[in-house]
Amino acid sequence: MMARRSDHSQEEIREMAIKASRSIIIRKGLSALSARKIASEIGYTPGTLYLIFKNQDDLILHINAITLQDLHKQLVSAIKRCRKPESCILKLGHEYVRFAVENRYLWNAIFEHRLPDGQKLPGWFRVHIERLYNLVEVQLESFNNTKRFDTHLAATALWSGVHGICVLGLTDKIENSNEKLIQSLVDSLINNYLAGLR
Amino acid sequence: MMARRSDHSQEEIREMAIKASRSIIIRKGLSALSARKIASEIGYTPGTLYLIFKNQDDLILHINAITLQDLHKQLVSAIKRCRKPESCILKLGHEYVRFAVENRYLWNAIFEHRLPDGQKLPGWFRVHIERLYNLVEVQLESFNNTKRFDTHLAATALWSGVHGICVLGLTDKIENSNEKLIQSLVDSLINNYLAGLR
DNA sequence: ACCTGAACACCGTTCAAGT
DNA sequence: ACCTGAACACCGTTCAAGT
Repeated sequence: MMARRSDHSQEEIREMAIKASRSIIIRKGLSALSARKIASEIGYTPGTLYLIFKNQDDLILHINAITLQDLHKQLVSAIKRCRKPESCILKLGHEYVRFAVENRYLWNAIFEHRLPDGQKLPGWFRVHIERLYNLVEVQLESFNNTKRFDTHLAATALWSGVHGICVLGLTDKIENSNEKLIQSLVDSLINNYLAGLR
Repeated sequence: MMARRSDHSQEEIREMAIKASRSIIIRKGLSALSARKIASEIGYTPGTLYLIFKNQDDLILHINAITLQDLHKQLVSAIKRCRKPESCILKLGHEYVRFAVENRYLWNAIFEHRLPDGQKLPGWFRVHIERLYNLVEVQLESFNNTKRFDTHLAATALWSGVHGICVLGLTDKIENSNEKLIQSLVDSLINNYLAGLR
């Protein structure tokens, strides 16, 4: 049994590879992922993966895109019953923390992964990031404020800030960090930022 | 020429190893660092490094501690002539961004590096992080406010937020990111957070 | 006592060769 | 056409052996 197996279509192998990769990341983290492990889990050899993905970075970007989609979905459904933009943004922050904690390794993989040197993120990937910022921006637009302000800038600043708290909290860089403390920090950041915006 | 060279003391080898490591990180980033490269740059074999450092994580933590010390020094000198806490905190934010941009790879190494699984950061390392948060906390304590608030929580939230903007800005996760934009985002976060705190 | 050199168990990626 | 298997150029880490 060598070469030309056609047990599965390329599309099937692709899905098997992504599924196996996600499972490895969930269990052991991104650093435990390797082409050899993925291949052995799906019953193919490492070389096969390079017929389907450009390289490991390409594969990881596709996995991270799925995680970003899942996150987006969770965030959207979390604010379904929200009325005031303030409480919407707070809910978004809470849900972001909850998702990161619950899917720690998948979420971590998004930010642990770095493209080589000056390589830019591909546009199809960046779209997934922008959709997240957009959830906040939409709320800021309907924010009942007297002053004019740049909602895009504000959404980027606030949401990056929330993310920063999450990263440092979940990578042991904040003392005695736990989900409850992280939530308090996020609350503090959002509440005061929004109050300042008024 | 094998074994028992004693060309250098252990202390000298240690310093040579750290110097060489920093130079590799500055030139090529943390991912280009390897025991074999460090060893070859200082004229020893990889095994020698394990007489001096527990493992690669230990070595990287020592390098990152130096970077955190440098950063702390820069921040302290940046606010020497500051009077009002508001402008102090803004200056701290600016200087943080400037340092991260100027020392991109060294700064990145601090956050790119992850200890395995559930391993906690050693206390001697965490001290360096806390000293940074403390710079902000001190300013918040002398903040001219009527309301009472938890200055430790506020310092952690605000500074983690500033850091988040930096990370996303410098890892291409914010659109059209450049130093000027990052500074505007940091300004926005600090100004509005402080205004909200009042 | 100090350091080496080789070994072990891994990597990502490529590509000639097999079916 | 599809996939393999082996190769290339790397890893971190350990430790018997040499001086």
